[in-house]
Amino acid sequence: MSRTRPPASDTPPRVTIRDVARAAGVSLGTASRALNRSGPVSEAALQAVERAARALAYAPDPIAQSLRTGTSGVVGLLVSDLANPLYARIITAVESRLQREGYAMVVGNTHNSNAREDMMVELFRRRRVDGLILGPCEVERPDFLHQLARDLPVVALDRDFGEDGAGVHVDHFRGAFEATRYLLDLGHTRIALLTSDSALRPGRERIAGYRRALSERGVTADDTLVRASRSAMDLSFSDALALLSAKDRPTAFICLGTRILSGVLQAMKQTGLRVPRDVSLICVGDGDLPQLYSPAITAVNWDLEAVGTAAAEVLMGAIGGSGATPTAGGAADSAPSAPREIRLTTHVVVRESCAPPAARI
Amino acid sequence: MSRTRPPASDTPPRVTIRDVARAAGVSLGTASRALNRSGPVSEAALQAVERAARALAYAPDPIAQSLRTGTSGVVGLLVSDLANPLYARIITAVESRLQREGYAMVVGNTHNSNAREDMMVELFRRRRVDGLILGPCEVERPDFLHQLARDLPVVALDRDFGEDGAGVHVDHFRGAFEATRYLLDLGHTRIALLTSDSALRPGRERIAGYRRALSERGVTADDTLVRASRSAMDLSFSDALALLSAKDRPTAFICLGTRILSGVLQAMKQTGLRVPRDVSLICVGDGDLPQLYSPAITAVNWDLEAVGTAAAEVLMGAIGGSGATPTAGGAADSAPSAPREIRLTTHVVVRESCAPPAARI
DNA sequence: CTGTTAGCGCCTTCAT
DNA sequence: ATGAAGGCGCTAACAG
Repeated sequence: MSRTRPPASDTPPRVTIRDVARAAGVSLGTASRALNRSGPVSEAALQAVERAARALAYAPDPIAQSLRTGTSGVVGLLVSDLANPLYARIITAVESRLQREGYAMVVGNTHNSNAREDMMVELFRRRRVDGLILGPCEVERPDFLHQLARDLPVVALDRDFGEDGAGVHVDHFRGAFEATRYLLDLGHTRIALLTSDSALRPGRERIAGYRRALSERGVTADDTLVRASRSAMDLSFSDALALLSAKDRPTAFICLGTRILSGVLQAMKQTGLRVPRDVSLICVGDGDLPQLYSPAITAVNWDLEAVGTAAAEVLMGAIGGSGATPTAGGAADSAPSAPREIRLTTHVVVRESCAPPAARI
Repeated sequence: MSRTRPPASDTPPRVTIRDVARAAGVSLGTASRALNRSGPVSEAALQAVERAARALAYAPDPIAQSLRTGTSGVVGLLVSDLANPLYARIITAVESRLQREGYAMVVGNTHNSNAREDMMVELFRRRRVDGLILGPCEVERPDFLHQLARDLPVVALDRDFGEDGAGVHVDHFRGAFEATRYLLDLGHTRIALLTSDSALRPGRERIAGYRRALSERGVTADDTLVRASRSAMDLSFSDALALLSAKDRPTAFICLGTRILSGVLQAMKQTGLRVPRDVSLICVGDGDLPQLYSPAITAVNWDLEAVGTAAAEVLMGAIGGSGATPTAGGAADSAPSAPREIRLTTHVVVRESCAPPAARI
């Protein structure tokens, strides 16, 4: 672990605040106060400093600032699977919002492992990130988040958090509830639910919503119809296959995400069953595949950009409340207390993949 | 822009190298040399320092290290669209490889704008990233990359670079060439090519490959069949619609990416044309949609993980060559000169979307 | 082989 | 209102 400054090749020497001070004919301290407006400075000095800074194209060194202040202007984002299109879109939105405020974003992939999550959180903390956005990972650990939030702004994404925390939650309960009721209204009673992982909030909520819809209609739930695989496509494929080959197979499927949808579609293909004639299908989480498949697949949708934007904003609120801002935002602090939780709603996008169940012979 | 250390709430005071030195009963310099193996240290001292470090759970402060050494252990990754599934998978691979070596990754979205790219590069440089990975963006600027690479390791992704640079390239020429020839062999002669942007290397290469295949078979190219829209789905939709409504419509389409494929599929739906009976289809860039669509869509595929891994490795090679390594890797420097360019090949995955052209009446 | 010293660039008391 | 000085944590020269 040798860390040596590269041979200082031909790069022009950095212009420091010293140079600015010298050029402006003031002392280093005055230059700093002028640049940061962090203390009394005469009008004349201020002008001189600003002029000099502009002339020299001075930009403060974020590393030095970090060492001195303990803040970094960087926020960390950890999700279980960076390649998941749903996360990819959230990340984009977070990045946009953060970038506007002058923050940089470091990302990490936990591969759905708590150990990795711990490791990366620790790494990010060492690097003095000003805040953290954490997606669901392996199992809920509200205590862990609680602990973390005691000395670092943390925003949970679809994940339970302790009292001190903040988060943005999608109403998956409602999504599953309405999807199920929609199928019930069509006449289905044997509805299979293939979701990710019941240990995680989204999975839990979805199962709860599904059960509630069933019980409200007086349909007794058949637990063999609920499969919480680990989101792997091949698993959902075999799950679906097994379900479809049973004698009293389900007449409808609710699948979480395009991954699982993929597995189910493959299983359909293999068994020769058709959508929606033989089986109705709803996909939770919209995307290219459900939209363009023939027949187009009815989906439970929510605003992914809003999730990302909200997460970034809640986080920045929390940071502003307990730390500093890296770039001079426009307005002064407006809201005295920033929101600590944001709930986003879901809605069912009806397309062509659902029909009344065929009369079984 | 006030940057103040947060009120030092209840977090335990950081343990510094000073504490380690004190605990080990040696001086600060010796502790540093021992920890970094960067100078002569007696066996006894080394042991003592390591024991103390472990006992105190000492971890060096990356910020302080950065300030001192000019390196950061962070690499920046800039692409035109973080939400693009292709990039998302590349990013995942890059992150994995980087993480193993102790690097962190900051990402940025250029939204395909050179201005934004300039801005973010500048920001990343200020933050002292040890290297940069840059995807295609708006227009090629080999001179820009060349300039950049003079004082910072840069790896170009599917993008031309100057002499000093490094890059990983996918052989899109070959992909388009083979896709086109496959269709020609099936009997097609009117083949439409819908690609992203001819100003960028992938687009250029694809068009060239397409033309070459045509000319090799003595088929004269009809330039009205080549559309280089801006990758927007609605554009490719109307392009496809126009193409399909023409009297001598193409009998086959090669579409770049699932976005454009989406547009074409919608157009097909609207015109009532069927795949592959009326029109054959090849998608460049594989994914859920082509795999699972009915009929499954023949695609030009390449190894996205390999792209990311290669990019990370080339970059780390370049960094090692001109800088330092953030974490003590296992082996000593092996190859004296790291590879500066990696080419990855493409292959056609034949599925069900192509057939001989129907005899026109 | 070891201890001491001098900064990296910046912000912030503390005296003027 | 300003200048001087201390120090964030670390590494790399320099004496011993």
